[in-house]
Amino acid sequence: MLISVKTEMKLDPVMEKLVLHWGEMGSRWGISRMVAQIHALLYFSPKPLPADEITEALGVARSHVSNSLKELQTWGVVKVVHVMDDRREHFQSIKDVWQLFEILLDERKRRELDPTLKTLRETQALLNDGTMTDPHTRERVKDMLAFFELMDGWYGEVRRMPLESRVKLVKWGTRLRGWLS
Amino acid sequence: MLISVKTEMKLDPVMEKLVLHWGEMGSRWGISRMVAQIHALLYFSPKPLPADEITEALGVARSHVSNSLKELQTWGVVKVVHVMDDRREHFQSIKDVWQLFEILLDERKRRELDPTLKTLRETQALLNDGTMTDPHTRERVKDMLAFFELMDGWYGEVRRMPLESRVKLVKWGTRLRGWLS
DNA sequence: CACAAAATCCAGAAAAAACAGAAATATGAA
DNA sequence: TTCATATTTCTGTTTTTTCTGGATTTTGTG
Repeated sequence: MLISVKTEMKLDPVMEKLVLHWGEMGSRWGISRMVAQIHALLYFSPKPLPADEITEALGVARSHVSNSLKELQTWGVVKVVHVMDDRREHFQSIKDVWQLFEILLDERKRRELDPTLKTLRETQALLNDGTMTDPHTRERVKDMLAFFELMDGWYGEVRRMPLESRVKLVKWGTRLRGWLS
Repeated sequence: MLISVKTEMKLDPVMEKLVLHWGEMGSRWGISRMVAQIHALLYFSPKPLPADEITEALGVARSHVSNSLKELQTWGVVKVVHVMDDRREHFQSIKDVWQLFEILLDERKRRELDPTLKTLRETQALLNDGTMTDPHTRERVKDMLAFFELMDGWYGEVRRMPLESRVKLVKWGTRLRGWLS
């Protein structure tokens, strides 16, 4: 992995560090580098930014910024804001960390779990229709499906809880341990 | 995304469906397609397979299979087994779903969370050393760091629990809700 | 030890993803 | 409505990742 700083950004060093890091992590988070960098910029920035300034700050093509912003808006983590005496659209990120990761997790579940759950269910149906498949394979499908169903159910359950409960769940790590035994 | 079935596999249709799906999901899971396909093959297969047969089943270069197997072994999800009267190494996947996802999650935490936690700590230190950074940015760093610390702690906590407790935690979705309020 | 089979390394080809820049379109103020 | 500015779409280029095939090394067997 190459860490290239093509045009050095004229940003607060702290900001720059964060933006670069977010960008590097992007690929690991299943997000393109640019999208991740823009999000970092908007999240940590004190004020909403117009596309131009993002282009300038990151030193990339205007069009690319446009596309990336659209993606962020689709996910709902970035909103359009209007600033007095400025015709341009300004963008700002959701600031609440919990809300942010809620969106992120939902998205990941949708992309990484749901399709597999679907496939496993289809496979299970196939097996019930009596294909000649090895018993061991059948067993593995059963196990895997059960696991995914369980996780899916749990996620739904936790997801429906009020935010405060979820916060408690995480903050009460130690108490949890006692309660479970 | 192109779904190419270059050489059709001579596999049980159920197996083929699973292998192809695993492959497609691989990229979303942060795993290369080949690695994911091989893992599916070994996980669902009734018996350990030698590299040759994997090569043949998936229709890819022998060397690539070798590299992918090495990666799977590094993670610890695939082990080498020896079969009587066969000089070749045979490979088999861990079969326990919980153990499997434990490894997977640990790996993802290591790659997706830990580096950011580190960066945020460094950033925090930088801020304490008195850089001229906007108060809003400082606040966002604080929030984000607090969130990551919390999650990191929680993961450690849950991770240290005995497996049965973790299973309970997931199975008791509904009870959990009551306990938290 | 020798030799054959298996496994791996490595350089480069192929495929996929990210990105640039110009052309086209849309938007709002006068 | 017109004009200037802001935004998006589209096509081609660059970069990154995945994969191939032969060369090399390792491993087990007689």
